[in-house]
Amino acid sequence: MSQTWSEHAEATLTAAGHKRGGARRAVIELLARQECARTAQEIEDALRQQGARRVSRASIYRVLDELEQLRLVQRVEIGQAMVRYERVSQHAEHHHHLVCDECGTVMPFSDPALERAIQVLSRRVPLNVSDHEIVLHGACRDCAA
Amino acid sequence: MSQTWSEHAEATLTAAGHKRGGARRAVIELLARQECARTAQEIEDALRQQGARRVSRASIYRVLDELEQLRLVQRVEIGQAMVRYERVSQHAEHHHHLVCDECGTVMPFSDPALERAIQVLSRRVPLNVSDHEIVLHGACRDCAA
DNA sequence: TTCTATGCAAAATCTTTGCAATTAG
DNA sequence: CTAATTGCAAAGATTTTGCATAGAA
Repeated sequence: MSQTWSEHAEATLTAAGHKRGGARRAVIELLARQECARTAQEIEDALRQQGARRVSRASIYRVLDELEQLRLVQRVEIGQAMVRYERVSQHAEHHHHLVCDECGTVMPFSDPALERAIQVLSRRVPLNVSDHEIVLHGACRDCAA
Repeated sequence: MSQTWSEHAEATLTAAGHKRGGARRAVIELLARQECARTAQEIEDALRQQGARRVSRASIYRVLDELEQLRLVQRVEIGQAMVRYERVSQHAEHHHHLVCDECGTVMPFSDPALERAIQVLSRRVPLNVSDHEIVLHGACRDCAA
């Protein structure tokens, strides 16, 4: 699969009957460049700073909502009041998050052993598990120093 | 340790220089009886229905905040817009959460293997890990039926 | 009496909606 | 031309704060 996430997103949107708007494209291209989850606020600020097209807050939320419904992005709730969003990779680069409670920095991490434990556990639980989220809280290198 | 959580909480508050208010006692006693995490809204409603003393929303938030700072309760963010709070047990009955995305029900669960995986992982990560949170999403028995 | 606790109402945030104007196909 | 997209402003929802009063020690 040589398609980038942006291309995949645009294609999926078109297939779902959406037209191509400038605001949405700007949000998609920004998300494509992000390493990890971002808040709507961060997205708006980033777009403004990068001199990209200005996109209203309302549009950002609407775009994120559409993308979420098509499973192109996922919400990530990391105990920080604001909801964060990040793109869902086609290449199953499933990951979770490290959150520094001092400075608020969010970093991704992944761990096969942890995923296996989750897999096994999922069968024993009174829930038809479809997804999971793991967050480790603590102090990052900079803040712990 | 034969002290109940309520007693422990009251004692800790006193030690921290707090006086005993009726609103706070009502919130503490309610939390003591909860199996799992509750929102401020649920706490307010529960207090009203149980004919207990009426407690203003502002006080509920203030009390929860004080309790959190003293590590008597912890915030649990489960991807549902509202923050939830639950008491921190003295007996290390550490647990995590199952969330039904259909009806919103939240249930507790615990798994030693998962905890071990987290322990091991915590050493390898660029964060001084102090806490972690795991949420499994899916459909509960009732909703999956 | 003195300092904390509480309620009420206003403020602050984050997010969603209504509506009119714009734009893609 | 028709329907989706967007911006703006207003509305919603949750949480926080200011201030005056009530209450504990």
